[in-house]
Amino acid sequence: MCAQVRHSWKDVRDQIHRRVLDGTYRPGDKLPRDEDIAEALGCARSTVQRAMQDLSDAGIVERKRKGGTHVRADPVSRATLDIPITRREVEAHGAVYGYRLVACGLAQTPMQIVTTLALPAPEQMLHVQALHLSDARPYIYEDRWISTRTAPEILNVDLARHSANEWLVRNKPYSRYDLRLYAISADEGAADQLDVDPGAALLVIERTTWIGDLPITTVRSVTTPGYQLLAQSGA
Amino acid sequence: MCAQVRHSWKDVRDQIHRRVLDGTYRPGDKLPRDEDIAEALGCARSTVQRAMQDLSDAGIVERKRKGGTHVRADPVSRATLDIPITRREVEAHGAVYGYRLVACGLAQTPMQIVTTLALPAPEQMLHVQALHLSDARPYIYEDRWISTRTAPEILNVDLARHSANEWLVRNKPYSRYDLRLYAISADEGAADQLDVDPGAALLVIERTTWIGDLPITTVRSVTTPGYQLLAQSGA
DNA sequence: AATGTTTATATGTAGCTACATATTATTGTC
DNA sequence: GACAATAATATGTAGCTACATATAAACATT
Repeated sequence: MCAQVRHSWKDVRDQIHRRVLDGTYRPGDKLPRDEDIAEALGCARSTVQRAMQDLSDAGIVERKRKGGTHVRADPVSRATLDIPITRREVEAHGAVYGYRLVACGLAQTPMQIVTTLALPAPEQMLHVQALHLSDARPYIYEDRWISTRTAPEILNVDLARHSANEWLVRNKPYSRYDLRLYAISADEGAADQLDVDPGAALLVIERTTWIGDLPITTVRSVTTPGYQLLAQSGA
Repeated sequence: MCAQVRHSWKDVRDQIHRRVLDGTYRPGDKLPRDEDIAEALGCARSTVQRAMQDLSDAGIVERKRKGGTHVRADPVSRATLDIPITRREVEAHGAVYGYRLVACGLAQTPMQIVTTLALPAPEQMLHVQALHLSDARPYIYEDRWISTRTAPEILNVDLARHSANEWLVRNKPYSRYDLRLYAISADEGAADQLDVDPGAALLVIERTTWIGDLPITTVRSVTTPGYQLLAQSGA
């Protein structure tokens, strides 16, 4: 009755997704078991499994052993954020990337950093402040702490020439990653560094990385006015 | 020679990931073909395939047919953002959720909305402004446009009682989704609505959804000072 | 009725085969 | 040498079987 030709798992996924979209399956509803769907669509269970896995990852459905598959009752808006290396980002806009080291030196971590990195106690770390430029104009100001215990090699890097951002991302892979986004008003210092009016609203991107339980680095990137983070999901 | 016991695809993934982390495979390096890895680890190729797929999704490696698998040279920081329904978010903090409709009415879409929704021309839409409250204090101010062509049922919803946010998310699934994050300074109106000082830095979350090519809604959610968006990835 | 135990069952995983598909690499032709 | 046709090859997909695992539902016990 139904076309037995080609059934990619994406077809199956889209088919089921469509039924969620058009209200055949409503939020909270239980879907048939994989095997039945497979039979109904004329494909193998493994194909349905893959499709369901994807829908589950996307936050469309929830699956539980024995419990079956349900359409998520309280859907979340799930999106994937890709934060590229700043150099790449600037160059992708067709601008010339520039970098300027503002300050660099060993220092005791303040309490806030201790908390962010989940350290047992304050310790000596490399504190780096730098400016990323787009066409010679300030783009992002970064305030970074780097663990010299986890990444001692950073001390041999000439941070006046190469941004810690790039060195770390290329040489210090991480296993865990924390992201925090918020807005601040430019204070005197930031306004001066970024060449914006004091009080301007700036988007801040805070990132912290660990390898295992060991902290690698935490950065507070203050962007310039107008900066936007984009993400999308779906087709 | 090596333990032949249990080899879950996650074990395989972690093993390969570890080799990327410890520098066995460096950025840009080519990894052995799946089959060889499978043989070396004593598992089936399908297991390696699944592991590699996951590493690829996570942005650790890049795969190309015939080209093989390479460690990503320019790793991006990839994180998944979950934006829950505002009510849930407030209640998760242990606060009492409140909602207040500020304005609601049909209007011609301004140019900015036309662009955001990728409309061919301005059209009449439902314009809703509302305030989400946490423990009776302003939490998020939302300014929303809803397509009455795509979601005509919204006209029958009592938006003074139920937030459009919730009705839409429960009744109007979307297939495509755009997210935009940036910071603004509170202007007179926003400051007044949110009960903050004019000029305060506020994080704005802009979301637009479509079903197929048809626009459903676009919201500009202005958060209160101190609001943070969190995301994490990794173990 | 409350509690603990067993059973049934839907999803999760591992392994296999076979074929599809996209490229790279090679070969052949002008 | 330039370019087109061909072969080789690594990943992608679909299908199958078999078993693992979590847990909801049924049953038994107090």
